[in-house]
Amino acid sequence: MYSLIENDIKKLVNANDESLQFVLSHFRQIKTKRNHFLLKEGDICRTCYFINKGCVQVYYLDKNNDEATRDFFFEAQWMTNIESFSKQEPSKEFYRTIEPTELLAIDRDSFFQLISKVPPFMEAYRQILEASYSHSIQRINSFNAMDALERFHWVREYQPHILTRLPSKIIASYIGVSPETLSRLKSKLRVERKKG
Amino acid sequence: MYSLIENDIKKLVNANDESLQFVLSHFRQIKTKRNHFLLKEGDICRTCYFINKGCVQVYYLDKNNDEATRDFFFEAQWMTNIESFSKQEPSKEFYRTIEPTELLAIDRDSFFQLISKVPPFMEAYRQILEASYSHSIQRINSFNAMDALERFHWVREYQPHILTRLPSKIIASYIGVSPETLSRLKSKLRVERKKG
DNA sequence: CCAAATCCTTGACATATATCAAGACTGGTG
DNA sequence: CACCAGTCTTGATATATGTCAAGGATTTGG
Repeated sequence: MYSLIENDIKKLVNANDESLQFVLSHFRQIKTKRNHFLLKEGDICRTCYFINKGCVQVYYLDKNNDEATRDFFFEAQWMTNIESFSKQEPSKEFYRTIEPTELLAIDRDSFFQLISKVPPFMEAYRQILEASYSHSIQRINSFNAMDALERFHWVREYQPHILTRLPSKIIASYIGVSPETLSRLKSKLRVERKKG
Repeated sequence: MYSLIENDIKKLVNANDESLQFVLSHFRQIKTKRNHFLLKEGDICRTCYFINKGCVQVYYLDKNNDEATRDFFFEAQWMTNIESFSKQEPSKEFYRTIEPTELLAIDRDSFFQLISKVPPFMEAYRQILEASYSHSIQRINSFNAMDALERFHWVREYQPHILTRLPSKIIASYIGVSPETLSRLKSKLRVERKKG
């Protein structure tokens, strides 16, 4: 139950076994079916998650009530709605499992106690924040000035598991095109592959 | 010289005067003309900045060598290329002043010494990271599922100083449209305003 | 304060992507 | 195992935005 998260923390920081076990003891396990909402628009986020198995889609509803996917989270990833979690403001996003999912969860109060009491945990959190922030910047840059085909290539290069593991409709909402356009892109690529 | 940054840190954390002065003593002042590059693509970022006066544009070059602007930084904002600064990898972005600009600068080594030695500074950094990450998420969500006009409205609502202070060409590269399209949007809005 | 460079606007046209519609396919559930 | 809801594909058409071009306005630096 704790092996993935233990590895992950050890990869980030040096922590003695005692403080590591102390940290881990604050996490509880949660198992969900697919299509389970961990957080909805308007909720206050009080939990930080580490994913042991499964997949979560983070999205919001645009003005036509279509889903616009910002990100996905898979095994061995940390996940929370940072804005709502840190400032206790209502979430603007939905967090929903796409597969049956197993999570480790820590409440906000415990979390902030840990980062103030256990320096290596603060250090790990800092690194996770920096990496998450970097990742979102890459997403902005990669998607803002690319057309649909380039965005598709970008996902195939840097996040290929998204293309193999998730339904096309959801992939389309991540790439920022209609399902029809994504379908045509793929069909075009198939034809070009036959020719080449 | 230090009054803006002092206020900013005090707003975030409680720090006694001694540690605050200790922190501030690690910053040096930099004054630049407009169109000065603080960081170029390929450079390793070794500095974190606090802006006292002026404005910096962060952009990268797309495949046609057009500028795509990710963000702007103004007075009383913290700024660094987080990916390059934290991992010492080459920057993918350019940082260029748009106006004559005055900055406070701290080197990476000093910075990391401070966050490990001065807990309130670590705490301030954590809050800045969380806020910056939140901001980039809002940018992703606001721009990904909006058309050009909606993005323009969004900027007018949440970052109006961008529209009044910066040249249209640069605004267009932030909104993600060609200068011609932005010009037509504005002209359309002027007409509608006359009618209404 | 002037000249040169840059920027802004507008028109005509090209292109990418969305929308609507309909049929084929698929997988989860009773 | 079969059915049904949901998904995927493909075509026809509509729309938003890009590109190219040129003249007018504005800004910058000497």
